Amino acid sequence: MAYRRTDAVVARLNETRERIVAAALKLVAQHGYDGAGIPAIAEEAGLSTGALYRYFPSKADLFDEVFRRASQREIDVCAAAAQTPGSARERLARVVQVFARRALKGRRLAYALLAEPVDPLIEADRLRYRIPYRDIFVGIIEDGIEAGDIAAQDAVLTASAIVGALNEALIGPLAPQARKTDQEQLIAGLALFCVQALGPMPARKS
Amino acid sequence: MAYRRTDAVVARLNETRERIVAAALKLVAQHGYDGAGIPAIAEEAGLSTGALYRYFPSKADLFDEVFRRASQREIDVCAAAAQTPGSARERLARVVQVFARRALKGRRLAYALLAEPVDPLIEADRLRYRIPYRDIFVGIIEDGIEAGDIAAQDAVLTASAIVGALNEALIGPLAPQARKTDQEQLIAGLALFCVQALGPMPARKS
DNA sequence: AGAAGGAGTGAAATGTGTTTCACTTCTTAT
DNA sequence: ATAAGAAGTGAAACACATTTCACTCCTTCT
Repeated sequence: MAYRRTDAVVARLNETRERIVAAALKLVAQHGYDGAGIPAIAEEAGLSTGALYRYFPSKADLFDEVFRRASQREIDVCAAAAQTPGSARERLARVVQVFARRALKGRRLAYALLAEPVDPLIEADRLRYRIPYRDIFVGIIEDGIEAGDIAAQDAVLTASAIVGALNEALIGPLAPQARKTDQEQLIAGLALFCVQALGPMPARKS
Repeated sequence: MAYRRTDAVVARLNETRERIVAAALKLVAQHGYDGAGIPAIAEEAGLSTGALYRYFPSKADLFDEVFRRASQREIDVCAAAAQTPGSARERLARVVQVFARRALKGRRLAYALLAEPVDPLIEADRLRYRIPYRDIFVGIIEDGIEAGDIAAQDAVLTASAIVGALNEALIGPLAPQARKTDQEQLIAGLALFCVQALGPMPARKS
């Protein structure tokens, strides 16, 4: 034995791995999936295509991680917004606003994450990473039901519908060729839509 | 000149074209996009792959038509449901019920049309063919606003959100591996969600 | 310095569908 | 019957990412 993974080597390896993920994310955010082939990512990360395959066994695995990272950031922010004090309706509105505002700020990336036509392998990721959002809404809705602020209902159904509503309503405005609309009005409209969809405040049991 | 397109030939040509579209639709409905490659479609239609290219210049063109046909059928039914008499809220509920019930009946095809991960070229069709649905809802909402049954709002935004909500809420139950849920309850829940999302009946101007 | 083994290179192989095309078969009009 | 033109055949060509691999370059330890 003459070569061993010293801390320095491990550190450099980790750093390279990060560079790859960052490079992929950057290319997607800038040019969409067309600009994010393996050779382009490798070049952006400053290494050869072959070397990239020492870090990720396949493109699908790489994008799985890219998707997870990019989504996780957003999910964390939304989860935090869901944690703020207030009624379930207030919290729901806040999460919707945060989600929409951030999407509209990082348009190109949001479009890539939400809607851009993409390889089926990667598309599957998209479906997967909607679940955490749904679960955030499920939590809020169940809290609301328990508190008597929201009528009893299938929380998973309602939450799924809200996720879909957000995505679809944002796709148009996020599309690269969209002319810009009044973002604050859009955000407010979406929040109102979602809160109203929960139904009216149920009559309190006497 | 020795060969001319007689009526008989034209008829046969049209029929063959139909057979191709029908074959593609059948394969997609049965096995999803994996089972719908060009050679498979050609065989199902009873001709060679080469001949197929006399009818459609590319796979994308073929699927464009397949998508249009399949979608159009559903859109027509929904548009008819939107035309029925009643308040805007009643009509909206009816369209949602019709849409959801039909999707759940033709699960495999609905999944293919709404959600199955698919080639980007075809994915673009999916985005396009959501617009007619949106427009049906826009019509209903505008009627409701005009009649004073629904508060003034951005009808396009609300309609987009409803389309997204329907799609997303159905994706789970439509997924091939989903265990079946109570369909009528799902349909009723979705209709309620959408109607409530319109907001409460506005107070009449005195 | 030298040996051992991992990391990096990048041109070439691979895999997978779509698409083509030289040829055959069929239809029509004289 | 025959000629002309169109439709049909299907094996082969193509396109184009992804993925591999024989080789070189580094890093580490003795």
